[in-house]
Amino acid sequence: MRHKNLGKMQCPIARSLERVGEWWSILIIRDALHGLTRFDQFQESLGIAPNMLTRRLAALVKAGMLERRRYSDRPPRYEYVLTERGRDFRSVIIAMTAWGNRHFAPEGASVLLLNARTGKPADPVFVDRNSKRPLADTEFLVAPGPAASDRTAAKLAASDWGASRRLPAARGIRKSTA
Amino acid sequence: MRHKNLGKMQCPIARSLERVGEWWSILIIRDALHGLTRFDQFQESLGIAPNMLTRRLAALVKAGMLERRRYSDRPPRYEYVLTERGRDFRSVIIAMTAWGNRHFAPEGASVLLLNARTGKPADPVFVDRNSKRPLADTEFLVAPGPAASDRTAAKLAASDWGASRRLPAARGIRKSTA
DNA sequence: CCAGTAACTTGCATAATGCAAGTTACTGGT
DNA sequence: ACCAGTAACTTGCATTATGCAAGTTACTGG
Repeated sequence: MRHKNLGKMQCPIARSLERVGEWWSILIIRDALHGLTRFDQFQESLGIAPNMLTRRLAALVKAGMLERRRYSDRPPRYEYVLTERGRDFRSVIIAMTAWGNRHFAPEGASVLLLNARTGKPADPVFVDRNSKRPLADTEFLVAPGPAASDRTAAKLAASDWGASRRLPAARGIRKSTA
Repeated sequence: MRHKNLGKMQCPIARSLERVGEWWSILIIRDALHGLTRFDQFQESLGIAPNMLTRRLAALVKAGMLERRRYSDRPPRYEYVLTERGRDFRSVIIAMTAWGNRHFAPEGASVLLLNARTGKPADPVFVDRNSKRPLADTEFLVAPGPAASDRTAAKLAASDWGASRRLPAARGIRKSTA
């Protein structure tokens, strides 16, 4: 079934899901970040059906997440290595790992992120690169960006994320269509 | 089709995907974080078929992401509000937003995260809460946690994320099964 | 030269999804 | 009291994706 629009949506989340929203995609990227590159490594790790894996890998290559690279000529063999875009996805993986550990690991975490120097578990929090302030603070809010359509702007105008005051940078709202 | 195991996996990512891995789930949570609570608000915002929305909302309630709460007795009407767990998912949404903006917004961002004081766009990066160091540094690595099985530990032992040295905290590897 | 294996691809039954239409239970106007 | 309008779902059916088993191609090792 046509998986609905998504690609045409303006939302960065929707566009992200276009690329990695399929069931296995995120787990494949997780494994790729863990250093796996070969078809059979992924298959072994995930217990995924080979045809599914073929499709998902092809989709990830098409989405620019992985690069398919020949590592043997006779027989032709390929490996799948993360692109810059794929490696950049690491922050999403970190966020999901932290969230998963907080909420779905009653028996204790089975995957930790460690600080290699201290050997202590790292506790990942988002900060603004410039102000260094944690994004959990109420002083952050979403706003329509320069490329926002009227509809997107109208939706975000009603947003609840942070304060919903009007801000200098939060322009683009012209009329309410939603 | 039974969407494979996932729940039985130890990986926090897999467990997270169990709850929010369905196509629409993340977009619904995004909208909930934007302040939407009613069935028809979600439907309007997403353009989702009502039966799909019914299922996804029910699944999210069951997963403990949303709470279904009656706001009218005659006629019985319900609204869906985020639980603590659902609100905590915000960091994942932030990560995806940032990643999506970086890679799939050639015409410029349409959704921004703003610092409400300066009015400037925020650039979210992960840091370790304790050391305050960005997690992009090579000094961070994944390791099996206290609850890791042999198989999980073996997989992570070969990991490539950071250095793959053995660390005091990274115990649990007894034999290699993978 | 033949068995064994890595790395896929193909086919088919089955299960999930999207859409349109139907249902239930009000509210508001006359 | 009656009828249109609307919110919030649910049902049914055609379409599409998934998982599994089996097949294919191309080596390698003895």
